[in-house]
Amino acid sequence: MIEELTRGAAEVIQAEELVKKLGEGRPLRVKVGFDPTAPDLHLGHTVIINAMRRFQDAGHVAIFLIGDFTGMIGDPSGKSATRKPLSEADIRANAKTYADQVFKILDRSATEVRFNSEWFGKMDAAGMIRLAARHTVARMLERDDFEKRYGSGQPIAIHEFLYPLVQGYDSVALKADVEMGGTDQKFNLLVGRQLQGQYQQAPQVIITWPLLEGTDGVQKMSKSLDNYIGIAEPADEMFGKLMSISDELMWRYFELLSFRPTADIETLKRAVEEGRNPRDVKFELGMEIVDRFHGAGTGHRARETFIARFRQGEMPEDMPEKTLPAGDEGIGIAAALTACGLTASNSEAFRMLQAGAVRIDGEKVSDRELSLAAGFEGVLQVGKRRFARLKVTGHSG
RNA sequence: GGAGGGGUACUCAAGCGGUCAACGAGGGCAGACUGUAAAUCUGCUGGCUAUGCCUUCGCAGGUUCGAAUCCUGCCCCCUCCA
Repeated sequence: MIEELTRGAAEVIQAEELVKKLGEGRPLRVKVGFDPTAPDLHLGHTVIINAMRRFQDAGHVAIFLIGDFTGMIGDPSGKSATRKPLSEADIRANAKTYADQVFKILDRSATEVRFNSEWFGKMDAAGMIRLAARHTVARMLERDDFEKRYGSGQPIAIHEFLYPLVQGYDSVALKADVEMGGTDQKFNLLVGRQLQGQYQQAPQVIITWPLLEGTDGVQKMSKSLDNYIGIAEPADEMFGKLMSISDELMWRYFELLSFRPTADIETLKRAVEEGRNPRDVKFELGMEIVDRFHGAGTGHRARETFIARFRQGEMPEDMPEKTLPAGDEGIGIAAALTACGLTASNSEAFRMLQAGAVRIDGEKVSDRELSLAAGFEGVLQVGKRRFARLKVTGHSG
């Protein structure tokens, strides 16, 4: 039980407490805080959401906490860059976007969506000071980045000390039994645990989750590194990206992204060791995840498309179509590729031609002087993935 | 306020008067091999009306036949001293 709930987790504080709480036979309140700024989720973000779902499936309540009040402070974790405060309308809009995405995984009926302005909006200065009285500077300075900055004479603004307190107080207000977060949140989560003690509550169990590696298998998944798989991506795209991860990384994804029981995954692993093609196991992973975000059955379709296109070398069903007018001499191949958006510039088009990456209707083309006459109709291709259907008309005007 | 060091293409980083569209590494793209894998090997990695031309080395000027390289001013970053 606890093994499934914490599969792939970085750390559980304290595991015995969790066992005890689970043994009480009541629904536990499992809190996860979300920042209201970045509502575009990718698979990396879903690791924690999946964990919430596993708790729900075991009969517990997931609390989806939106830190609208906290957003005004700015989490000092990581960078020193100050965050812009968000308007209330922005926050509502982001929250809705969040919910739409998140309920593809979570069970709506077992989820509480809360905003921490609920209680902090009402708290006055005296209340805030009383809250601040519950924690000491020495303990705050235990935190890595505070310690470093303090030690090296870098400024630490007072409000940065308040952030962990505020986040911790959320746990008090919500009477959380468990709080989960990324490994970078460990300190903040611990403050919540400690504060609950101050308010005569049983301290929450903390479960931290690792950052998921991106498709490159090395760096954490992030949009800016372009190694991400967005949960709103089209099914075929999502499936294709999943197929391109390394065999090793596939197991990591199974662990953190799949809802298959651990025993099943072990069975698959053994099968591969005994000679089953890892590709086919990767198909299983791809289908499960595509189904989750696009609906049952879509994963199967994505797999069929994938096989047709890449194993059997067929052209994709739909591709951008373009009609271009020809000059007297027709239209140059390079210009055509660029006009279709297959290459960024004519220079790049020439490079692709030279590299042997260009095909017309499946036939390799390398003649940079080639021109397409009026009346031409066919499929242009650059590399394995870029296609466009082109029609060349006669003189324009 | 004083003294030094530095800003080069997506990133890191050479170059310090011509042979520089600019070494090298990473990343990216493409080719081979495959399972669209991964690993490996190879090529490419400013633009154009294309064997030539145009624009790029923090910004603006200047010296010179010729500047990323020298000079002047400005902006920004880092280190040390006060």
